[in-house]
Amino acid sequence: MARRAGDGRRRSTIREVADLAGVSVATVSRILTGDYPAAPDTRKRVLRAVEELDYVANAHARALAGTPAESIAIVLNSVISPHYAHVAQGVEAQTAVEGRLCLIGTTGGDPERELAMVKFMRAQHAEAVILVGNVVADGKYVQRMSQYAHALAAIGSRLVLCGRPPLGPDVPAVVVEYDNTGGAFAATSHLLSAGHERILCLGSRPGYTTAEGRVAGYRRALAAYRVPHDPGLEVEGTMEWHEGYRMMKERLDAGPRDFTAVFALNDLIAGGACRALADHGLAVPGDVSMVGYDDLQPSLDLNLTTVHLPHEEIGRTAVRLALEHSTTRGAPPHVVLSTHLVIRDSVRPHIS
Amino acid sequence: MARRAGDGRRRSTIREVADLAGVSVATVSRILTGDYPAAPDTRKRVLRAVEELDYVANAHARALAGTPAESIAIVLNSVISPHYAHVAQGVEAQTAVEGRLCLIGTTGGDPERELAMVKFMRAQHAEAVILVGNVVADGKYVQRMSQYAHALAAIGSRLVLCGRPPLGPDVPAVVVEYDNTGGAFAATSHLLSAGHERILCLGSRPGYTTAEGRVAGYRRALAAYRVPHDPGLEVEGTMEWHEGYRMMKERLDAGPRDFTAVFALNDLIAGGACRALADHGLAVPGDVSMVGYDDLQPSLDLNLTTVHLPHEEIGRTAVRLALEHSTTRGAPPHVVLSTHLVIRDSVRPHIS
DNA sequence: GTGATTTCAGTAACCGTTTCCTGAAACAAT
DNA sequence: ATTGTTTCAGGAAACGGTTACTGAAATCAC
Repeated sequence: MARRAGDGRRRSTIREVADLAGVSVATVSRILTGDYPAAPDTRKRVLRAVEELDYVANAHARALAGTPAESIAIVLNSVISPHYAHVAQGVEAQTAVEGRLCLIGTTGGDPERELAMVKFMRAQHAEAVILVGNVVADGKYVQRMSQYAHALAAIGSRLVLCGRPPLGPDVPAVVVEYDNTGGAFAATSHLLSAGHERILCLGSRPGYTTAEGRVAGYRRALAAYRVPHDPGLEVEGTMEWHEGYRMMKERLDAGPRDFTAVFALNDLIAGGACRALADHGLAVPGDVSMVGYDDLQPSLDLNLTTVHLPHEEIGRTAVRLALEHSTTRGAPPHVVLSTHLVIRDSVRPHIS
Repeated sequence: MARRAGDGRRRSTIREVADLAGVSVATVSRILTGDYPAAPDTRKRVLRAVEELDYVANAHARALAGTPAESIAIVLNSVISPHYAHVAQGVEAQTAVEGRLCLIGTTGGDPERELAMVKFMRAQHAEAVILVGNVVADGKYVQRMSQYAHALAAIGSRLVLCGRPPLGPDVPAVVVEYDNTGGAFAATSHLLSAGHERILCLGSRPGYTTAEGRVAGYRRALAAYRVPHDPGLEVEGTMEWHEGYRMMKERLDAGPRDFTAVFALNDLIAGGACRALADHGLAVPGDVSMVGYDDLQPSLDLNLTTVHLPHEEIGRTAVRLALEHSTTRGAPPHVVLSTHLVIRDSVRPHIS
């Protein structure tokens, strides 16, 4: 009777396979890795031994011996944010397609942990480290990223920035962005063309690149429509449901409503804002029009007109570019993925 | 002037550090890894050299040389499902706390890819492989899992099943479940105690353990309240938004409404069902009462009464148990995490 | 039947660490 | 001054693979 797989106490090595098959380790290795012209009989014996011992080659030993790393690392703030989750999914999918392993790490937005993660991934010899997410792009940030990029480049790996601004011409980092300003311009224009002029902008946050880009689009649209820009309509907050709720609630509690439409910087904010409006007896779109950003789960439940982002495509593109760029010498690619408006039913014309 | 980090073309090795510091590699290794009683001067020179060369030890070589693996693998259907995302977040968080690295892989629900993933993770010497998610638990499944469990156990790793049923007493797998039946019982009871008797159950799916557990709780509650069980009220579908929409739409299109309340097997289904109801001019909770399951994002937007699951806690517990169990010999642990109902505003009393 | 060529498989060096074992100073005790 | 302890650091053998090089047998051309 054949030994049951896994009976052995210890992991089986290539040596044991070789002994069982009656060949040398070199032969086993060659048969398993490449297309080696082995005698049919030998090959059969080796494969049988592998089967018998349930042998799986030690990835560490293999990596040490020269076989390229075959792993891609993704580092993000958090996995539970739907946007990041989609990006992660895209990365994982493409990684699998390319036959690589996907390492994942989260930072909670802490630069300290980000540094630790990059180091960790470097130690793992990841072929690429993909950093995704909104960030404060100050001088210290740029310096830190440049250091990462150079350190990774030095060992033949590379840094990919996903949804973050580029660092400069001489920093070896691939950049995959999406057009925040363009999307926000489209969203705001949609409200403006429906006759709205007092448009509340929820989720502004100076310093954070994503928010800044979207606010810029909002302002540009106002300017294009020659509607005066009232800074009082831009409300600061993070991109979370509860913040959306808070911002809207505080606004409504503070005094008479001075807006007819809302541009939420993402769908979560939109969701929270909708709830706060409902609490005050205001309906969307009956009383207030609303546009969101991201086209994620909440927008289905809310029937929200929103800006669609190619979330998974971003992740896939990041992996693809990183791997392509590893072969071609030259300036690292920088792509900007475009967005488009998805019309549902959260905007009504405003009759002034 | 100090060399800029990353100037070197090749990754620096421990040998280069040793040479630069004027000591042997053994000394560098000892200073870097453990608490070695080195002469203060020596230690300083080594640390300076490390700094200078921006040296990071090769994790593969380190793993080969005996240092334990220090990585935990999580394998799931998809990262974009909010529930899985939360579990993944919990796993990642706990993994980081324990100073380990987190490997991630998705299967898209394909057993073939699951097998490949487990093999992959085994090759990486993951300390534990955490399998999470709903699954068809037939004989073939049990056999496959047993094989995984034994293969992993043989190399000192272990299998953790998360949200999946246990396999049997002699299979070395840690199990972390949550109480599907209990939660569904509570949810359904809530509706029953509000006077509802015709309760639509959306998302049943024979064979799938999670769905089956929840449906079982639904039925048990009906029995407890001595309400006749009408199989026609159980609608089959997967746990997605669009399926929720489809199920409800088809039901409403088919004829007069024959239910007053809905128990959705998860929040996504609830969301889709709400939209379909709204399309037919029916309001929740005005016309129809609804209870969901999961307490994820949609339930905030919908103001949905739902069953709360300790999503992240599940992931954290999985990692904790796996690591604890690695030291203690004995039967692998099996824990069942409990759930509780979160009351919001999607249920109204039914006056018959 | 001999020499040239091809086929297949073994030997051994190497990848970058860790760690056991050993040994040289330095210091303390007699 | 000699011996016995420490204290610190080096040499070298693993760890489990890959691969260049080498060589023996088998095939072929003549």
